Amino acid sequence: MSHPDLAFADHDHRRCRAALLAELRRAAERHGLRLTPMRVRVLELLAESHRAMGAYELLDRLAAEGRRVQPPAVYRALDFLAAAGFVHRIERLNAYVACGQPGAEGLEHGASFLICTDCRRVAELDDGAISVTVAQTAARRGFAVRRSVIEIEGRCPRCREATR
Amino acid sequence: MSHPDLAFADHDHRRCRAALLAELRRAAERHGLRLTPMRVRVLELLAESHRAMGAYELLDRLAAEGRRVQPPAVYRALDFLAAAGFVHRIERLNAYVACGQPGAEGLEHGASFLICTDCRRVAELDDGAISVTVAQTAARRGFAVRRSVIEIEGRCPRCREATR
DNA sequence: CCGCAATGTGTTACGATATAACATTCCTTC
DNA sequence: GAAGGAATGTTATATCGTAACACATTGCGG
Repeated sequence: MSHPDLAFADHDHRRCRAALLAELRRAAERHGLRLTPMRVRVLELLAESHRAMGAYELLDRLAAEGRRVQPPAVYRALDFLAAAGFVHRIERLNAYVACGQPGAEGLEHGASFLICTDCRRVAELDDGAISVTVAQTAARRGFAVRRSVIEIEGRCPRCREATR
Repeated sequence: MSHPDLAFADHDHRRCRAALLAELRRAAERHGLRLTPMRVRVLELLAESHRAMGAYELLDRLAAEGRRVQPPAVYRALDFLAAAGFVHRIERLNAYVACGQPGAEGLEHGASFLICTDCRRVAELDDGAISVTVAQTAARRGFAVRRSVIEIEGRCPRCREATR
């Protein structure tokens, strides 16, 4: 226990990106998904930071790379990636983040996130305790859960350390 | 246990409204808050339904009553009511809902909500189990929680019953 | 190889949500 | 009743997201 969350710890983002893209290619292979440059590039941009990025921020980056892109193009890429489980939407931020554990089943209906308000990085909680508690609580009320949004804002270990 | 959630059960909304307004007046008295017609009316509109309502939906209702209202007026009233703990924002819906237990401390930093996707009614969970689990999970990662958004979408008992 | 159908993208325009900035009014207090 | 702060009115605009339709690309069956 007590291992630092990958997303918050200092590490080489290129590895994350590479791993995530490899996973994406594998998934595409298996499920007959179409990997277009747009989709790949959007996931890369998200994977390079563990930050949540707004659609228009992605749009700006793509524009800076020379692509002339309109909002629908970005949203379509995000929709595709989200449906495939490689990107999550963070409701609280109206923003999007690359998935930490793509392919981890049982999380589709609602993973949990730690959002650092200082560095804006986002870590995904694989911890099942929360979803179990949520499911139990809802069930006790006769409520049938379809999806749950669990987004916890605060300060990550690194930013707390930095201020101390 | 197993008592139906008030918000989902059939009941007289006028009572909710009256109780909530009484509470608001008491709070205003105690803390020197200013209760203006705008603020009161917005809370009434929200309390009359247990549904989440968008700012522009509220705006339309107010307009229908003859008030000529611009968006900032509504948002300011909502901000005031939220700060006082009488209204919560539902991130998932970009909408607002009257608080079920105003004055209940320890929920300011993040209550939990059950959102019925059929009737769009929202119930507030006073259940502490979720927030405790969340706090523990975050603490284990060295994360300092400031606020948590917990919004569970699904179908409420009544709507499940209705379909059966 | 060719043409068709499906899928993805480009483009324009717009809808929905939210706020900045400044003028005005109202309310309290002295 | 004048001063000062709080609330509201008003205008304009920022930000986030999507509908609708034209065009391009891809993969496949003939």
